[in-house]
Amino acid sequence: MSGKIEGNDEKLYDLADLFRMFADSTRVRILNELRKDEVGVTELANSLQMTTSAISHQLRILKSGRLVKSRRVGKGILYSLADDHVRTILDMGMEHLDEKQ
Amino acid sequence: MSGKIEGNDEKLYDLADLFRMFADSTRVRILNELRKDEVGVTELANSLQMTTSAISHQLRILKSGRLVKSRRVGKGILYSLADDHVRTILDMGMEHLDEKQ
DNA sequence: TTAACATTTGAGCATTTGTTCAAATGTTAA
DNA sequence: TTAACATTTGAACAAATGCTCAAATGTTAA
Repeated sequence: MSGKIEGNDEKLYDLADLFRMFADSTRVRILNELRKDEVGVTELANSLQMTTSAISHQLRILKSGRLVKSRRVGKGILYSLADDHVRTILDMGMEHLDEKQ
Repeated sequence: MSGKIEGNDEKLYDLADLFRMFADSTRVRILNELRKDEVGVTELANSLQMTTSAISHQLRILKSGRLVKSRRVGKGILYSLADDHVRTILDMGMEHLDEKQ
């Protein structure tokens, strides 16, 4: 069916790309905030004690990975989790950490 | 209970560290091979068409993250998944990829 | 239109990361 | 002990990454 040496690794590259989204503490902390609420950039920057620029750069990455979505409300832009998968993946990771002796 | 500004982000850093393990295609491909079988370094290198050195470096990282374990058998060293969590996390990621339109 | 607030953008920089290469270390069988 | 095989190690290098800073862009209200 698939090659003997190379294997059909196509999806594995996408998988690594997906996990790379969660592989930075700033992005994980942003996702963790969005888990509770729809939040704007300035508020995120305050919560995480970082510049809006740094937050915005990471939100752009998260959005490109379709992990968050956004909508404009007045002057600001509110970000939220794109879907429940994101929540589930975070939970899975947490469980793994908890279940280690 | 927890700080108002900083939040209790301790575990979130560990979470990012965990996901970072899965954030490289070589490591994901290695884990995918180990999912099927207990495998040696040379065989992994052949399967993935990479040098044993490159594989060994990545196995060291995976082992430091307690994602794989190893045992010596004769001249070689066989690697395998440390526990079922690893399998589950890979599956979760795959599901997420599949369930996208 | 202006001023104030909110977010984004892009260049620059330091840090981290993954691979290569050559050499070292382990293990077994002759 | 030697030769052959298997794996690891560490330095070096290029590529990727995340943050800062300054400037640009959007949006609203005066």
